[in-house]
Parts: sequence; structure tokens; C-alpha cells
Amino acid sequence: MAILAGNPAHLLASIDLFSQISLHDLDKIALNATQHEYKKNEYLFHQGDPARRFCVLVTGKVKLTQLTEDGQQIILRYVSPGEAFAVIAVLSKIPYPVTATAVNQVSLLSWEDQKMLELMHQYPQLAINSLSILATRIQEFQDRFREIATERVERRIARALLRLASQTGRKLEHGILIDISLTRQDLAEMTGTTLYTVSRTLSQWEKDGLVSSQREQVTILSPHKLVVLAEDMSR
Amino acid sequence: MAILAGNPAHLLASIDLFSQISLHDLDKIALNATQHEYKKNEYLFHQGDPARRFCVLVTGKVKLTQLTEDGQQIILRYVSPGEAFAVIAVLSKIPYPVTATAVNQVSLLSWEDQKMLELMHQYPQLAINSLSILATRIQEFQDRFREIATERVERRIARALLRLASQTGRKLEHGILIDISLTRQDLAEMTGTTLYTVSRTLSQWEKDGLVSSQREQVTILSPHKLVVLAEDMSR
DNA sequence: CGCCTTATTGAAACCCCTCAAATTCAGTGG
DNA sequence: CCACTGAATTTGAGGGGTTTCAATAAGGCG
Repeated sequence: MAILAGNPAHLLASIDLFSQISLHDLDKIALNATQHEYKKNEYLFHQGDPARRFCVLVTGKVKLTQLTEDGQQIILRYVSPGEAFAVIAVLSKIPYPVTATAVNQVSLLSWEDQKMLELMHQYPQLAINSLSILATRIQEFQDRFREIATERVERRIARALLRLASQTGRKLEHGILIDISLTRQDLAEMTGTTLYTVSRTLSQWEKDGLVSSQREQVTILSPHKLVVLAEDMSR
Repeated sequence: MAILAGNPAHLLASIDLFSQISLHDLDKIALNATQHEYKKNEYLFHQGDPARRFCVLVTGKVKLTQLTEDGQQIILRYVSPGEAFAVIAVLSKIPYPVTATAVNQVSLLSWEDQKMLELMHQYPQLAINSLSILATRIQEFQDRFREIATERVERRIARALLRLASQTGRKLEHGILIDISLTRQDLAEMTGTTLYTVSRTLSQWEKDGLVSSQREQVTILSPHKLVVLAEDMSR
């Protein structure tokens, strides 16, 4: 809830959204931001809420999910520190199309939507940076759309794990631990399958020495073999 | 290839990308645009080409496709007049991630990428408009991602037809004609299935009086029943 | 310890893909 | 005008990847 403490402009400077903006301007932009904290599993906002704030994650992880009409849930993506989210709703003036949940202890900066629009008029670079962020995100969705449209479940799970590893992987001596609480159900909702199929797949991979999985936790033992699974073109 | 003839600023004024920009400014923006024409089935650019131009479709339809590593093709979307495309590549400074094909006779306006960036700095509203366009597009992709991840083929085909009808539908006395050349293969590439399944589905729908399909052409006879198929929640 | 959530595993059903073959259709050139 | 050709479409048969359902096991937490 507090206005930025410490050295606000420097905090912003390392974030993509604010690249190529002078420290002087960042100071003014930072003045309009408020800081929020959330505990693990707390909701930041719900799908359908009016979109009021433009958010940038500072620490922690945020999960963005969408509920289908018949009650199924899917995970759209995980947000990492430095990334902006809730950009879409603010810009298109519609309710939040997703639900945001704190995966762990989260701290974020946010701007009131109208204020952010003013700032973009004042500092066009801010709008242009947002554009390239959204552009990248569209491309990611196009890729995932292609994947889910053309690929088998096993490969999609492999890709999901690799993506997670690159975002939140922690290197251990025997492999890469995906360092968030991650259920089979979560993986299923990311890849468009069922928790049963995920469980079977992980069991098989465990036998093959590809991964080691515990409750709500996966460690990749052989990234290389997983990449082969994800990329290999021999059907 | 010609610089805009006729009344350039007015031509732009009705396009989303240029909303809330004064005619005076539009005149200057128009000065930097060039106009191109393409014949049916001609390629505007290929996936992998360096991205140089920011395009707005004036007349006709453009199909955006993506090729997978193993040679499968998917259709990402159809572009209608007034819509911008190739936005992503220019903004993120990567090669075109898609191939653009003229579905019929096409005329478009384009701006050189560097020039468009300058214009966005000069007229921030231009960047902000682009943002809300991209925001809408991401949402569309999120929705389609959810669909393809959670829904059965029949429903996905129903949705695809309804979307096409709203974009390029021509009202006839007995139904809505989807007014572009549209093969079973095309529908399959839009919905992540095979042309065989599309063919079977359309055959069944034809028996049920939902649609009437000929070669490369589909007419929706009962939009209402199709909506029920697309939206009905009883599994 | 008992409870609730998460995960595993088997069996059956089924949706959809794959392959093959036949058919229809539009365009082309004789 | 019609045979010829290649593309688009249809339809059947078979198989396989996934889902679904059910039952059991394993972990974490009060």
C-alpha cells in the first residue's frame, strides 16, 4: 500500500517496461505507483472484476488463470518478476479476463489505469515498450496455440516443463528443480489435458530417469532428453 | 506502389488504428504510407522474411498462417479491411513469424518500420491505439487457446464457422454465405483437426440442415442451431 | 491420529486420426 | 464440346492416444 520506498527510479530502471526512459522521467512515473503485498494463494483480482490497475510484478510469482463457462480452469501463464500484467484489460477498457493468484509471497507495483494512459501520452516510450511486450506475448500465444493444435500431449507436457524450468528453475547438483508448488492438475491446465494423463506421463518419465517428481514438485534430471522429446520430429 | 490518392486522411480516419487523431495529423501520417495491390493467392510476405513494413488492410482479405517445424500448417487468423497486421514483427524487431497470403484481390497501406516508430513518438495516440488493438488480439488468442485446450472438435468447428460468418458473412435469403474460398483443409487448420474430421462433421450438419456446403464454400442455414452447438454446456 | 488434498493405476470407452479408395468438381487443352 | 487431369471431398475401416470413471495409495496438517 505504501508509496515506493528506497530508490524508486532505480527499481524501475531494470524493468523492460521502462527501458530507454531517463531516470529523471522514471522518478515522475514512480510517483504515481503504489506498492502492494500479497500472501501465497491470495487473489490479486478475479476474472470479471473491473480493471482498474496496471501491474508490474516486483518479487514472487503470479498465476493467471481463466475459467471456462462449464467450470473448467486453464492456466494461461505464470508471471515472473519484472513482467507487466493486467495490461490488456486496462488498455481495452474491459473487465479483467483472467484471475490472478499469488503463487508465493508477492510484491507488485501498480498504476491507476487512467493515470497510466496519461503517462503514456506524456512518455510515448512507455506505450512503445508496452507494445513490444504485448507483441512478444502474442507471439508466445501463437506458438502455444500451434503446439496445442498440432502436438501430442507428451510433447506439450515436456515443453511446459522446460518453459517452467527456464522461468523458475533452480539449479541443483542432480538437476533443475521447478521452484514453485506445481500439482499435476496445474500441469494439466497448462497443457490442455487431464491430471491423469500428466500423472501417467510423469510416472513413465520417472522410470526413464528423465524427471523426479514428488507431491506438488518436479525436478528435471535430464533436460537434454526432455528437449529431445519436445523437439524431435520423428513422429 | 502509389502514394495515397484521393482523400488520404479520410481513408485513415475510419480505421481503429487512427481513431482520436486529428485530420491534420493524419495528413502527415498518410504522407509516409505507400499503397500496394496483390492478386488472389499472392504472398504478401513469408514467415522468416525480415519485417520491414507495418501494414493496414484497405480492401480484400488476408490469411495469416504459420508453418510448424514438421511441415504442418495452421491458420492463425483472417485479416479484414481496416485491421492492422504485421504489427508484432515490426515492434519486436524479429522476422515475420507468419506468412501472409491474399485471399482475394487485396489493397493495403504500409509504413516503413522505423518511420512508424518515429510517428508513434510524435503521436503517442498512435501507439496507444496499437496497444488496444494488440490487447484485443491477445484476448482473442487466449480465448481460442482455451477453446482448443478444453473443447471437442465439433464445437471448435462450429465456433470457427460463426467467427468467419461474422467477419466475412454475406446474408442470403436462405442463410449466411461465408464469402471466401474456404476448403475443408482451411477449416481443419483453423481448428486444429484434420480435413477428414471436418468433412465428416460438415456432412452430418448438412444432413441435419445446419449448413449447406459445396466445394470451397460453406453456407450457414441455421445460425441458431450452430450457436447452440458452440455454446451448449451439457456434455 | 484422522482428515483432506494430491497422486497413482487399471479398465473401459470413445473421440479422433490415419490410411486407403472412390467420387466429385473445375479447369485445360485437344 | 468432351476427355483428361489434378485438386477437393467423401466415406469406410482400423487403430491408438486420451479421457473418463473408479478405487486405492500416499502426503501434509491440524
